[in-house]
Amino acid sequence: MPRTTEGAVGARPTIRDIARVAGVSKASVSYALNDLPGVSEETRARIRATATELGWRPSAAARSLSRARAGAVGLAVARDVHLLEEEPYYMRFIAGMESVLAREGLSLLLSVVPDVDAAVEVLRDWWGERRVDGVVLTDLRVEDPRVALVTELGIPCALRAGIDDRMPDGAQLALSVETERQSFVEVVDHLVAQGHRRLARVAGPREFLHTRRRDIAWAEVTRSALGRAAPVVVADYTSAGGLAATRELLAGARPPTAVVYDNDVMAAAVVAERASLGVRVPEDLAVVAGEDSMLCRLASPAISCLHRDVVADGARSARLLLEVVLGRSSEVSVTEPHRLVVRGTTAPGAPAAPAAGG
Amino acid sequence: MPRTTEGAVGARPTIRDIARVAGVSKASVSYALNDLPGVSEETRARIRATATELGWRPSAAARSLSRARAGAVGLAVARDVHLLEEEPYYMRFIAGMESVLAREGLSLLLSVVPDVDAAVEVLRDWWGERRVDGVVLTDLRVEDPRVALVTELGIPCALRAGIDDRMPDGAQLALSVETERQSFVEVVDHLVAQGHRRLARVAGPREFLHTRRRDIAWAEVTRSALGRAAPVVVADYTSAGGLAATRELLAGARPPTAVVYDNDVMAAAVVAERASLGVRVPEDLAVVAGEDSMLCRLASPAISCLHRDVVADGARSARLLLEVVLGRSSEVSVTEPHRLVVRGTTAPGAPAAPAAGG
DNA sequence: CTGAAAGCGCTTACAG
DNA sequence: CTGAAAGCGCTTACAG
Repeated sequence: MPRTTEGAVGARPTIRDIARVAGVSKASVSYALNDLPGVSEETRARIRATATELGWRPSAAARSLSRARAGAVGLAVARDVHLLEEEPYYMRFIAGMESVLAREGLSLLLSVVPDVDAAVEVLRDWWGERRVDGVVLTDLRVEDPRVALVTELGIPCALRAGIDDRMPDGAQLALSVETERQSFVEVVDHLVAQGHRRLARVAGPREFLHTRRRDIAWAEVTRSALGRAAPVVVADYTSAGGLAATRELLAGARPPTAVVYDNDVMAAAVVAERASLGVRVPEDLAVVAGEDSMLCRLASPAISCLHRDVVADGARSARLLLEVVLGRSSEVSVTEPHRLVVRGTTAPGAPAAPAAGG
Repeated sequence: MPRTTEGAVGARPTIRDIARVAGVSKASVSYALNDLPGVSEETRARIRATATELGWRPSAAARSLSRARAGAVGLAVARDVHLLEEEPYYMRFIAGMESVLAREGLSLLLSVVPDVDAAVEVLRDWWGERRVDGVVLTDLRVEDPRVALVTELGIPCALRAGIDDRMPDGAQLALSVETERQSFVEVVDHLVAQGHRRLARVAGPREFLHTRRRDIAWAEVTRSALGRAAPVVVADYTSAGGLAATRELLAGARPPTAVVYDNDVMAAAVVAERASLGVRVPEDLAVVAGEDSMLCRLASPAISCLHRDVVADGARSARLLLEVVLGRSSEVSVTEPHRLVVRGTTAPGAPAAPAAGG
């Protein structure tokens, strides 16, 4: 093995070094290394060998400057840090994105900020400073200022939305189309088949676009199955909020025998506190969580839920974003619906919960 | 308000535009906008006003190229995606990092890959392409190839390690010093005070440096408290692994009355499956989790654990990294130890678990 | 097929 | 205090 200069700390070679060593011009090096025509195969091979030998890597900044492309995309998560604790979701979503981005040599910029206004500032910085070629938005709010921003600035963007959610025209948007209806049909069918007639739902905050979609889908599906729309109480995704909403429902004139929760934390809190709520699960109250997690799997009884492939969702979002950034084809993709996973909280015949304290 | 050109999609102004509008040279613009001497206050004010009016932001690529600094740091998480699902940890760590980085105008590059070898490749790319000025490493392994890499290439790096963990000389390392001993002293004291004499620990994989530190600390602390080192069974952080290890311990000649788990998932699995394990918690078996999470809080009984401020850890790591990158002072910081949080799995007097099924 | 040259948007000595 | 110029490391027409 020839001795390389690679070991010298901080001494990173440039195409200039390669050109000198290989005895060609910088331009030829660039052509050779980018697989462009303009160099003979022999020269190309020599240049490639030299580049490898020197341990050359393209400078992202230089490339970005001359190509007018950042070589990176951004994900600005807008969520309070206390709710994040309850969100194993994102790392898997990011792992999915990564699997697509890595193939294209793109980096991922991540920002975690408490609210959408802070996220708007981050996006404005990223775009203004040309740090990203596009962004992925999650947890869309109703009238989301981030959507207004990416539209105004023309930032390529991937997001998940319902087919009926109105998105601004002219924006560089790639949509993953979500459908909550199909998921609710599965859930409601399952519960009705078990004899439930008094259903209810504990929703997440109304500021989220997906909450609004679920509101509409829930009303339609329950009306269709039961003759009238089943009630909804709004909560805030926290265990305290989920418990309060459940108490409210149970204290009503027609207490539900089955409740569907918009996330896993609220459902898990209710299952954990079933004694203080004065119900048996699932005998008195069936419970379904809107998201799957360890929380659902390790609860006693384990919690029936709507499960989705989060890694695949991340990969899809990244793929869609790249299509917009690179000006490719489609730009709309239909997300796979949540899949109902039946566990102990809706199946009386399922393994019984361990006896308390023994 | 004067009409700006900001609205024109894609038309992002440069210092050249500012120079033209303000009637000065590009150099003056640069000096003015970077708060450097060389321009009169009057000119500086005019240039600033023009920059604001045009909606100018510095091009990260151009700045990076001329300053030879990326303006970003990287975090390469090396963990299997299935274990990630059980890791709400990282998003909070990142939020903590962000709070420090944002102040300095630095971006965060994130990569989530399955193992350390893949992480090494990511780091090599980031550094070779000058995408980052430094990196934060987490979940250090024994003989971690990432540490070898950052040493070899001279990459500024922040990581958490024990005071006895040998780190290579000459590296640009900023250390957060961890001590597991103090945490174990608290746990063991607590358990012994409740009459426990037969303790055991279910450890995480031995490949992790922190597992090795815990092994040493556990042996010392239990020997000191009980006269001999309490047993350890190695598991893999998963619920199945935690259950298997616990079965092994319970089937032994001297089954433990209290078990300390290296993470939350294994502890939660054991609490959930206590019936099938044939024990009451905490009467027959006290349980302590090595990390806090919703899983611990929502278990029945709620799980006693070692709790830490993950957001603060993230902020500390970012701060230390910046010191190395900017060539500032210290570079060593002592991490706050985990704090013991006593809940139902170690306190017989605590609120009883809800009765099974109601 | 090959090379000299301009340009991307900044920074920074260096003369005036 | 101010401006012309070179340079950071690439890409890309444009002549040879």
